[in-house]
Amino acid sequence: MSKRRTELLTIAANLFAERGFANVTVNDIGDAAGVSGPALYHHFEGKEALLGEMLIGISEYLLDGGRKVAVIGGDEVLERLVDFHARFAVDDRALITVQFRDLVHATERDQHTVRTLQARYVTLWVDELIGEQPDLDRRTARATVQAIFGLINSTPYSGSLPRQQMLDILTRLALAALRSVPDSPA
Amino acid sequence: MSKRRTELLTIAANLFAERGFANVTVNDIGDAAGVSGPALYHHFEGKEALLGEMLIGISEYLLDGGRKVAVIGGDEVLERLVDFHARFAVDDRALITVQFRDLVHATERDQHTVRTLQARYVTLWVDELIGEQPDLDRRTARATVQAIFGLINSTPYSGSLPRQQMLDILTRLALAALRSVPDSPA
DNA sequence: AGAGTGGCTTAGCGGCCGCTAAGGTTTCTC
DNA sequence: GAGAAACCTTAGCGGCCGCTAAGCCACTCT
Repeated sequence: MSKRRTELLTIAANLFAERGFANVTVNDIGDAAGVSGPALYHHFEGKEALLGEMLIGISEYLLDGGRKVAVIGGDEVLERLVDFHARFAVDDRALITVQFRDLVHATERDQHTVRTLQARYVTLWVDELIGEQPDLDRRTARATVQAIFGLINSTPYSGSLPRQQMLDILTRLALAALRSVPDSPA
Repeated sequence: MSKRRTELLTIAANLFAERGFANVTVNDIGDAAGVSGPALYHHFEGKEALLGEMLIGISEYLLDGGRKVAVIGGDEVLERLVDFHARFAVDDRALITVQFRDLVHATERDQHTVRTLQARYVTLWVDELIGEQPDLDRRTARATVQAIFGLINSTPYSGSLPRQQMLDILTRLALAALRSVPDSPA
């Protein structure tokens, strides 16, 4: 991937996060990049394609990272998954925002790709959680993992605490929730 | 508020949740309501105004509900706040989605109103949390509350478990997280 | 020097969609 | 039954914005 492309992706991500995909024009992106609107079409097929690439990139990053953590194994995989995800949420708030808010503006095809990748990522977490708590039924585990993602992905709405402190809070909350024991094993 | 208005608001909310504000036309809303596009303008000033009313309504509902819980007092206020919020998240997933995703499409004025109401709601929670854990500093408490909201508001992404089971999971996770004790009282 | 290439420019088309205009029909009141 | 009011209709304007067309400039390589 060319340097210019990633540069444009970053610029666009920040604009999308701030104003929403639909409220950002290709001219806006161009302006922010120091070029003019249609210059974008020398790097991407269009505005939607750019968004798709961005969203797929995020999902792949998370899935790859999660797999790397899982493959190492050990008895603290969940801790390391939480840590990995929390770092992403803290360091790339703009991407979190776009992923959650603007997926609906991607093409059907890209949406499908993203959802498939996300589903794999969720499954990865679910497997680890069930590995730790074998009594958990699978659907409860899925809902739990989604809830934990919601928790960690709250960074765009939190004020700006020092980075390390934010990480500490998020990992503590997430692990406390993950380790809470169900009343009745459903 | 006229019956028709609330009806239209509900219909629009579901459409917005499914496809996103920007991907829903006034004709779509009309069609779904059994009338035709511009009929909308006899009830609302426009598409943006409709959205604004919807979002402000949500924020007011939450703030009012939270206040009612808090004013009762007792030693289980946090439990009841969690329960109240979780019920909303489970029963009105469409509204949750719209609130998070389409706020950016409301007018500046409406966005400001919504954010003010939301800030008050957060403060209400923060006060209760600090009441229970006086050692918590205020900014940590705010980040915690935002994280809990993220956790509970994950319902749109969770599959559909039985309602009561979903409520059980969310309240358990939320309370476990809320009651986890910070390593070092910052 | 000349050719190719990568990256940019401006001008402008075309489609979509929010919204308005102008008027019809039903319902209610007296 | 007349008048008003509530609610709806269709036709169509106007603006915005993604995208294309056509061509300029700078740099590299032979």
